[in-house]
Amino acid sequence: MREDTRTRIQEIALRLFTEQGYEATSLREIAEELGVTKAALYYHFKTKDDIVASLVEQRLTELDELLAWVRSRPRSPETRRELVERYADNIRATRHLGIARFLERNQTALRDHPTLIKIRERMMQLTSEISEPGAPPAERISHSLALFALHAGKWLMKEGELSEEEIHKACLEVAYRLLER
Amino acid sequence: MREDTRTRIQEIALRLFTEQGYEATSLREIAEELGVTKAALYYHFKTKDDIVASLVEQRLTELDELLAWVRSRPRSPETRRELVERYADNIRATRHLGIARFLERNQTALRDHPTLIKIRERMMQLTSEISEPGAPPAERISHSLALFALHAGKWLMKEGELSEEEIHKACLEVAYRLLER
DNA sequence: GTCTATAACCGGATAGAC
DNA sequence: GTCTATCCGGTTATAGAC
Repeated sequence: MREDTRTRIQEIALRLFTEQGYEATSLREIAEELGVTKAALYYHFKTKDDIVASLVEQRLTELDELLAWVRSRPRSPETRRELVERYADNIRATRHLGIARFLERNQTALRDHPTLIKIRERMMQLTSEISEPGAPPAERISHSLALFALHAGKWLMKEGELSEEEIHKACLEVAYRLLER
Repeated sequence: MREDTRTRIQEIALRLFTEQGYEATSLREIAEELGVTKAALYYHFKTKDDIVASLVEQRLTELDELLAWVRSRPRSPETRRELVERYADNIRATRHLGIARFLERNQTALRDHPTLIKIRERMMQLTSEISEPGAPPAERISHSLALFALHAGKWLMKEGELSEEEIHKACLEVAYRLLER
């Protein structure tokens, strides 16, 4: 059962943008791999930026939800642990794992993209919700780092002898520890 | 006392590459800001890549030295603590702080640059030296993360009410803690 | 929904004068 | 050491046929 063209464009773009970077990937490459011409892409997306927008809008929504959730709860150790858990599940879900990697690797190239600006903003807000406002600096950095530890495992353990699942559990363990104290 | 042109090109390029990204920065922009024409740059550097090479070669040397040092010592908790301390001092030295930020932000765009490939390689080797080969995954991730914690502080505490020095000390504290256990 | 053709432009890079 | 002038190729994007 054939996927529609729009979805296939998104898949190819996501892969190339992640592997080579946004700027280094031309619409011609995307079109070529899809087996159509460059011009055909313009039927589906207004601009190159628009392809990015379509990829990351869902991720923004998820972060908004996560942020709303954490704000609906008391600032407590339990909330923080559950936030880490939810965030870990979120970036693990197959659909968004690719998006997360794409975002990690194109921060600079897409620094002016409206949706990306909002996503960065939400991440900053999330890291501020994960600490007490008056906490000492080291504690705040430590807590914030907990979220990034969940991303770090994948590219730290690179050509690993470890399974996906082992890395995931190890990252969670490190993240929880960063929340203590 | 006027700096020589070569040095000024490096300064401007470093700033623009860091702010906008390597690909988004054209030689025309660099030349314009310097007050010369694009063609004039080619007297000082063979290619755009060459400007990058001139910026990062010193950093590669430093990492090589750090790696040689850590390998000359026993794999012990003391060595690891001192490595973290040395690494922290290294990325704090004003000359290289800018280079470190440039490297962080252009990983994807410069994924094929020979010097950058070597730098990544050294970082991986450094993270492998900082753990016992047989250590459990969570410990290895935790130790590796210690080095990255030193980078993280700066962009986590963004529009900070904290001084440079406070952030530095807080980052070190978090890094040391990541080495324990 | 996809095509061809093309506009309009900008990128890195080079040749050769001064 | 810097200039002008130019080449060549690639880029996004549009117009209009099918």
